[in-house]
Parts: sequence; structure tokens; C-alpha cells
Amino acid sequence: MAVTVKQIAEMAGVSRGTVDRVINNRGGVKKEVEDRIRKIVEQLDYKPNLVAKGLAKKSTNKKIGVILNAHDNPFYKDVILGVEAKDKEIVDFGFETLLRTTHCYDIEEQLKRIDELVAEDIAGLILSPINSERIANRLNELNIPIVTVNTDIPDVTKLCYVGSDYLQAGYVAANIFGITGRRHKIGIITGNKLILGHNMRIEGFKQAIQQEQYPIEIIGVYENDDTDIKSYLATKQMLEEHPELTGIFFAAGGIEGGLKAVEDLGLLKKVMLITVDTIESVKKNLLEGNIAATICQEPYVQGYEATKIMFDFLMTGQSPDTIAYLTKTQIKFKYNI
Amino acid sequence: MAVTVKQIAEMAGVSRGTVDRVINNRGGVKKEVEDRIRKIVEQLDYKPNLVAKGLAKKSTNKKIGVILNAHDNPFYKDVILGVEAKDKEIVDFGFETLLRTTHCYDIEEQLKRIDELVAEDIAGLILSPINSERIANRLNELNIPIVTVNTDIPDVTKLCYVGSDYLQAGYVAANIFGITGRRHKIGIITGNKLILGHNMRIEGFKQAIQQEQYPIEIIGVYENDDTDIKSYLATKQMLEEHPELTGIFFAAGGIEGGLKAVEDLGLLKKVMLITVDTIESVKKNLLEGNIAATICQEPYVQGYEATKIMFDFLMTGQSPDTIAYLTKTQIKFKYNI
DNA sequence: CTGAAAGCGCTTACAG
DNA sequence: CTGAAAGCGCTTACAG
Repeated sequence: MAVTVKQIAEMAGVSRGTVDRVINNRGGVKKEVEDRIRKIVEQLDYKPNLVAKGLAKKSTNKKIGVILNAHDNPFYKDVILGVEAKDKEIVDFGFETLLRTTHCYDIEEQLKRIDELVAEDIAGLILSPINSERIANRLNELNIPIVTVNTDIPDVTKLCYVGSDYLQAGYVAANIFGITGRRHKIGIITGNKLILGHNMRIEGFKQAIQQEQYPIEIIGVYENDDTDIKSYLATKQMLEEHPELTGIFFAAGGIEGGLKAVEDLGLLKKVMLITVDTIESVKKNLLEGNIAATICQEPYVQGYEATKIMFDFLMTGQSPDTIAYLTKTQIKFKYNI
Repeated sequence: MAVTVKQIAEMAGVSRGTVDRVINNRGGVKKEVEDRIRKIVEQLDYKPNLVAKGLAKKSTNKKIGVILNAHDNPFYKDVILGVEAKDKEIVDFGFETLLRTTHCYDIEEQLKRIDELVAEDIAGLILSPINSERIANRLNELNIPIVTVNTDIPDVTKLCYVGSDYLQAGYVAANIFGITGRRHKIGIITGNKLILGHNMRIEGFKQAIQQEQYPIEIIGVYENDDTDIKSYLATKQMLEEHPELTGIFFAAGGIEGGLKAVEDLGLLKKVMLITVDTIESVKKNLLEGNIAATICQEPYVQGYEATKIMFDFLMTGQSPDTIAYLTKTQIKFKYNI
């Protein structure tokens, strides 16, 4: 049977309230008494019963704020599902998540959402931050625990970053081209070059080719700013400039536009395509055999784990084991989509 | 604020005990009173607070038995980790898992473990059953909820089967050979032909080749009885009989032996290899570039979900949404191992 | 600085 | 067939 506060109280010859004060570092306990209690806690390896704790704390309803730049980004759908799944599990513990979505690169909007949630008295904030100094400064003023999800921001004190291993995603993309054993000439379509994640995917792609000495040549990297229109144009231009091209790695957003360009030039199924994530158009083209594979980053797990980490911290005060929880790189082919 | 038993009791003009009897179908309540309570429960969409329930029930400590044929099967390591992770989460709810491991095809041993656990008064049983009538009969006598994990047994009343989609695994293996675009001649090494899962992998492999019209020819299926020695011999024989072979799909156990045969014949990196799961030797050979890819079945998730499903049922009486929880088919290459 | 009491929302005997 | 009370293990005011 597990140790309880009551037992500790009896052993220390004090009331349960006093034990509680010590265990939760609430202060106001005579040093000598505190030491006595701490010793017993240590010796008996006391671990509070979270279920009892949750029930007792239910009255002081805790809110967790969540801000995802999901408005123009279908990728976040599954992240949201993950957040909601964990929310269901913790609601009986007296927790509640407040989800706000924003547009992708709108700093003003993100700042506004942060302030809104703070006004609602959130106990913690989970967000996919825009990498800007203004956001960073605001977050550092906040004084509540922060978890970043999917994309990170440097110089901000946080519990943890939950997201994917972008470098690995690039490695794996190269890996797939590599196992074909063919002498590929690959073009890369990427998003905004300021986005760290995109660059790391490309970096990983290049590193793997070098390390493995795959007979793969990268003929160029074209930017599309994550929009479908620019992506269409960039892809078209690339294919026209390089008719020798045998494959494309779409390392960021704007995949739908890029696919259209490949289609318009009659090159579907002739050029080997590898993409990232599974938005609808990727799914469709994977099923039709136009895309060979897509590299995914467990969006559901990202949402679920970020929320779990925040909950665990607010419940127990325990920080996560790692400051960067990286989800698995998942490869989807036609038949395991 | 969520509805509570107390509120319902007040509205129905009865005591909380009576509401509890109705909600949990404990009987012994006048029909008329029961109907009144049920109506209110319905209208207010009452959902019991699981945290409170867990705390209250803590005294009636519930045991969940787990039997895995893990003794000679390294695959189960991660299944066990999954069980243990969920166990940690539910211990504060008054639950405890009792894990027993057995050898692979030892019916006597599995029967013995079942009886041992029943003697310990388990409230539910999770197991990877041997597909035999004696086991089936014993399980059907048990009268406690059952969840099968990783491998299933027909004609046994159960909550759910948690395991992988073997057919899909075969499809994906073919998919990977397929995207190389090469005219492969593939040999298949499988385990005991009586094991349903192995056969389904092969079946999926064949179906995908046909559906996709991949230029792939299957030159033969060799059995190895899941042992490394037989696997070595079978693989060697196959390679000698078929020097034209360009790839092998290892669809079951005994992979280590098979790899040795490929190595001894000097064919590592010349023949494209696809395996299943990630035991140590697979990992090693994947990293060395000898295996192109391995198809995994989320063993950790299998253990975790099986335990979660059992816990949910014992806590709430709710059966899972599905009678077959299939884990995702995961593909591991060198760089996402 | 410390204790006694009440409460979180449910279940479990016990009494009638 | 039903109710009143106690309890699961913790926290929260309140009183002193």
C-alpha cells in the first residue's frame, strides 16, 4: 500500500495540513518541523496520489491556453485532435483547455491571442510561436509555464518544445530516393527560407546524400513562400529549366500548387515525388500513385504530448525529462496512409 | 460545471446511494424511482467524474492480469514497456497489473499462467493467446473481460483485439520494392505457416504486386519455423536455387539466421532486404545499410492501448469503439530507426 | 507557525 | 427498497 499524507503526519506528530505545506513548498512551517517531515517523505519515498490530488484541486479550476497558427494550415487539424483528446482525459481533474487559432505569420494577432488568454487567467500556455523578438519578449514577461509545439522560439524560458525532428525528416527523404538505387537528379521545393524547420529538412537531405554517397544530384532549391501559387510557378520554372530532373522533394507547404505544375507538364508518375505531412491533396495523390511517399511528424502526438506535459507540470510541478520532445518521423506510402 | 450525483439525487428527491445504484445498474431500486432517475441522468447528460470514481474505488484494488509470450521473443520488450507505462498512470486509480511471460507455443505453460492469475483474483485478462482450442475453452470459462494483444484467437468472447494490420504490412513491403521501379525477383522467408499473421503479410504482399502491377516476380516462399537455424538453411537454399534473386522479404521471425545466410553468400547490399519489426540484429543491419527498410507494428502502443482499453472498461463499463484496434504500420529506414 | 474541519464526487457497507 | 454516514487521499480556508 502506498504511503499517504495521513501516515506521514502521524509519524511526524503533526497535522496533515502541515505535511501538505511542506510537500508543496507552501512555506510557513518551522524549519525544524519541515526537516523532520522532509526526512520521512524521503525515507518512505512518498509519491502523492494524483487522483486524490486532482479531486481535491477540482475546485480551483485550472485553464491551459493553447494558440496554434492553424487558420490557413490544414496540418494543424490533427494537432488539435491531440489537444482535445488529452483535454478529455484531464477535465475530471479540474482542467480545461482554451484553444485559439491564428493565421500563420501574423505577429499582431498572436500577441492579441496571448493577451486574451492571459486575461482569462490561464495557468499555462501552449503555442506554436512566431519566431519574432516581440513574441519572445511578451512570452518572457508572462511568468507562467510555456510549451512550444511544432515550431520553436529561442531565448524564451519554457518547459519543453514538442515537435518533429526536421533534420531526420530530410535524412529519411534522401533515404527513400536512395534505396531506389537510381541516379536521381532531384529538385527541392521549399517554403519561406526564414523558417528553421524547412531549412533543416533540406540540410538533412543533403547530409544523408553525402554520408551515404547516394548517386543523387541536387539540381536546385526553389522557394515558394508556402503558398500554392508561388509553388506552382516555382515548380514549373524548375521543371522547365531542368528537363533532366527525375525527382522532387517538397520540403514545406504549397505542395498542392507544386503538384499542379507537375501535372500540367505531364510529368506525374514520371518524376518521383516525396512530400511532407498529409494534407488532403497529398493523401489523394499518394493514393493515385503520383506521390511515392510522404514524411510525417505525428501531429496528433504533438498536440497530445504538449498538453500532457503541461498538465503533468501543473499537477505535480515536475518538468518533463527532456527540453525537446521529438516525435517520430513517419513514412506514409500509398498503403499505410 | 458538470452534473454530479448529488444534484441528480436532489432533483429526483432521493439519496445519492440510490442514484448510484441506478447509474451502476446495481439493482434493488423501485422501477418507478429508477425511471425517474434515468430520465434526469439522460436529460442532464450526466457523465461520472472518473477521478472521483477512481478515488472512491481505490479500496477495492483491481488487478489486471497480463500474459505475453515474451520469453523467447525480443519483440515483446516494447509491448511490456507500453503495459508498464499505462500501469503507472492507473495505479493511483487503485489498479495494478500482474505481468507473466511465457514461451511462444507452450500451451501448458499458458494455461498454467492463466490459472495462476485467476487464483490472484484478477478483474480482467490481457494476453497474446496461443491459437488452440484448449486455450479458447479455458478463456471462455473465465467470465472476466479479455483483451487479446498482438495475436488473436477466434471463438473467444473478448472486449477487443489490439494488434497490427498484417495485411497492410505486406502491402507496404511490396510498396517499397515497388517504388524502386526495378524489375525485382523476390524471395519470401516466413515462419510457421500456421500463424495467421505471417500468412496475411504474404497475402498482402502478393495483392499489392497484382493491384499495382509492379514488375515484381515472387520466386518462392520458404518456411523457417521462426527459428534462426532453419531460417539460415532456408535462406541459403533459396539463394542457391535462385541466383537471379534481387530481393528478400522476411515476413516473420528468424531474421538473424536469414541475414547470416545472405552474408555468408556474399550478397549483403547486393540483394535488397525488407524485414519486419526491430529486434537488435535488424537495427544493426539497418544502420549498416544491409537492410533497406523494416516494417513495424508499434509494439509499445499495443501494450499501452490494450491496458488502456481494459482499464477504461473496468472503470466505466464502456467497451471500446472497435473490436479490433489496429496499430499503424510504421516503416523504419536507416535514419528513423 | 499549526491544527481541525470541510470539501472535491464518487462508492461502500450498514441499518432499517 | 432506501437513506445516512463514512471513506478514498488530498487541499483549502479558517481559526487561533
